[in-house]
Amino acid sequence: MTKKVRVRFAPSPTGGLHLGGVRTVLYNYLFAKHHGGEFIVRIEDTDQTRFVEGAEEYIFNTLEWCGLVPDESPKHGGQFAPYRQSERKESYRKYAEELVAKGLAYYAFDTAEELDAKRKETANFQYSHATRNAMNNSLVLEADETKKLLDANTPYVIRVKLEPHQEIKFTDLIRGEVHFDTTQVDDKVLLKADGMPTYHLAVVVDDYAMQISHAFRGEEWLPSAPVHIFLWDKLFGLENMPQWAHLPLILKPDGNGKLSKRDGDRLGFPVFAMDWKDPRTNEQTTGFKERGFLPEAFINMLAMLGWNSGSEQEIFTLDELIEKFSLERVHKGGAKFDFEKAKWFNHEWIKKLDVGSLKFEVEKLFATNNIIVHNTEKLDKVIAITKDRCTFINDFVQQASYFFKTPETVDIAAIQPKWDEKKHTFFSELVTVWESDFSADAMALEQQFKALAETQQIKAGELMLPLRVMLVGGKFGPGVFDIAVLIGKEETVNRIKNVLALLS
RNA sequence: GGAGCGUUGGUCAAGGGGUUAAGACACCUCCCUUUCACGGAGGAAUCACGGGUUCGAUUCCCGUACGCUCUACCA
Repeated sequence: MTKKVRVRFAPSPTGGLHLGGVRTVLYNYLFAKHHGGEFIVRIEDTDQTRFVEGAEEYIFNTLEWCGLVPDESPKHGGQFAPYRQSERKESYRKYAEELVAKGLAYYAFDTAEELDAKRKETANFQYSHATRNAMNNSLVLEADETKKLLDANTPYVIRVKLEPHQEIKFTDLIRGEVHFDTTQVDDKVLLKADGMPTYHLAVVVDDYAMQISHAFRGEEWLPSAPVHIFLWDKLFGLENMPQWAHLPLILKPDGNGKLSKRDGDRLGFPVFAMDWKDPRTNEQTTGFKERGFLPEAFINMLAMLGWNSGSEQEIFTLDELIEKFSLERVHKGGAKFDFEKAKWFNHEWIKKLDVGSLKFEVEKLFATNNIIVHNTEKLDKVIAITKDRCTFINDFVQQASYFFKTPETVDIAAIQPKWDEKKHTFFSELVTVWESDFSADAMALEQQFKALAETQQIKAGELMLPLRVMLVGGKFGPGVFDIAVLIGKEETVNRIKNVLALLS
């Protein structure tokens, strides 16, 4: 019988959630939902020195924006609560002690200074089978000496004791069988001097306690996997261990290496999912959301960075991703992040979504940009004819604001060089014509326009750009006559008059 | 230094013993559009290198190179 699928995303609340983190959540979520399982969020806050105010809340806000709702978490509750490791502190110690009792771990009294000195003295120093006998721990101390130190509340940590020349192997769902020789693995700290577990102990204990069936994490964890396997073996039995999958890394676009927030700042694109303000430095970092990304596009783009369905389809809804996702099709190698492609996904999604789905976001955007919309039916039409030319939600400001207010600046330079008296006369006449007879039909307006051009013996083509600039303010936007219809007679006429005045 | 992992066009990538080595992004050319986009057509790779195995290797095996990750009482 196979276990019920239960996966977990286990972030540390230390700052904004970056691309790689969100993708890890996504793959967890997709896998869980594909298999009808549960998606758990566990907060790994065992390092009190790195705790950052607001970071946990930020994580949940990000998940909500992305539409990746946990089944269990400190926020959503669940039968395995608490879901914050700091609140589970008491549960870890006994396992560490159990290992000590079995001779598989030991107390170490070395101070930070002593360890530093050791590292300086010997290059590539590792606390391991090769060196532990020269250190200050319960392996070299007499039993009563150890007891004395313990009784005197001497600070200590508990370290795993790995015997050399043992092979540890496991099957990674993405990479296949992975082997390690314990000779190369160091005696990792399991329990810190403050009584908190390190990641190594905490993942194992909590994954067991929370009945996690599959554990996915970034590739950077692969080298410490043998410690986790060892712990599982000795504490809970390999048969209960979750299946592992180590995800490929997301790399910086230029050069090599893991993508970092710094790269985004340097290259001009977001790395965090949403805006993040570091409470310690007050440094503000822009996120994909605020940059104008749709969550659908963000998720879609992330899913394709390291995975593909095997077909030519690239645009997927969350439901489609859930249906198609499989670990077998996740790449082994890291992927360089390409912001151009990310933009393409967003553009595709804006085109794909109907007006109703876009409207709320556009309204919010307009509100913050002081664009007043009186007529929501008009807004619908405006969104419909402009959305194809918006890559970001924020582009609607530039692409659509002139429908609701007179352009503040007009690109006079675009028409001035070829401007002459004849054109001036034409537009003056046009104003007169439209003032008396302005149709709500773009075709009709165009016909009037062309007829007038003909009687004045000017090529209509030479007049199109000036008209556009008069109405729009610049050289962009949908068909001019469609625009004229939407802004209406009064605005159309006034804008022409205004620019005419500017030109003379 | 050590260990682990990885390597198909600039980027994401399909494919996987015999193929004209898909597709997308970006880029360039052209068409459409009297704006800007959308859309359409076209353009680039002998699959890191060297050895095997094989009638045949980009695909399998072994090396090498290169890259990345880890090597904290951080995760």
